[in-house]
Amino acid sequence: MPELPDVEGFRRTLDSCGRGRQIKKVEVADAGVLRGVSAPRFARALEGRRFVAVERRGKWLIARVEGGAVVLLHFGMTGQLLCSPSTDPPHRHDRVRVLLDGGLELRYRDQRKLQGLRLATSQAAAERALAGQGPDALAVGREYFRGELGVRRAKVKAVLMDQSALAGLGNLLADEILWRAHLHPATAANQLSGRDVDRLYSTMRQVLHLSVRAQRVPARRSWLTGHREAKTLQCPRCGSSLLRGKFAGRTSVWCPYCQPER
DNA sequence: AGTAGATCCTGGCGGC
DNA sequence: TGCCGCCAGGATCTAC
Repeated sequence: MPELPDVEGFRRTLDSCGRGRQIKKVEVADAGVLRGVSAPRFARALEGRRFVAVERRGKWLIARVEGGAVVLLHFGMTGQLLCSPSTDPPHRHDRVRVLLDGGLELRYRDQRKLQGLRLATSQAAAERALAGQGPDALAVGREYFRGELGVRRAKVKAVLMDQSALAGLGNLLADEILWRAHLHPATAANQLSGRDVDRLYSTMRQVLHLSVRAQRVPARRSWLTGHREAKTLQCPRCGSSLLRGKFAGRTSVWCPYCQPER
């Protein structure tokens, strides 16, 4: 689930629910989601303090806490961040609960625990932890995008999903963007023409803006995403049968007519 | 440099 | 109904 648009939604949740409120208590139901930090140390760093700022970079959510600590959240494939009244019964996948002043709590809910929460003790440490992340896909300029794709021989889909090149795009977004830009996912990035790259860039921005507004990749009929789970896969644009295959280890869906191989 | 494969986890689904 | 393998919108590491 969580790609850039979803995480942007979680950022808003944390910002509106948590920022400025004092953290009363941190309850770790499953320490398996804490990375590089014990539950007691994690709780100690947060309790009694406030979240002072909330940012996002790619698929990472970054929450600054009074006193200099920074919480880094990644949602893997199944993670979510929710804001609920403390009286709501916990869900069995609520791994960490952050009880706030005023009766609300933040919940890190995750079925698969493929990623999790990290604690950086300073701004500098947080920067180091995110050093491998490229610029956010929404913040990246056309020139940078051209440069990055121009030098890569890998498949364009692999480059779009490479978080060190461009942070925030996942499998669904990559498929959607390539479908709308009429590009086959296995095309070598450096084989794309200047026009292709420009179209890809504009398409990426459009898809991201629409998705951020919906806080997810919208599964509408007019979007490729709305069709990938159907039994008979049909291109919403031309009606051709969609193809399904693996690139860069991930399932891809594409239209052989709209996105011819070259 | 690029990619396939295994790995970290859990759960839903289809097939037998 | 039960068991099994496969699959899932992520990321990292190893081996070619």
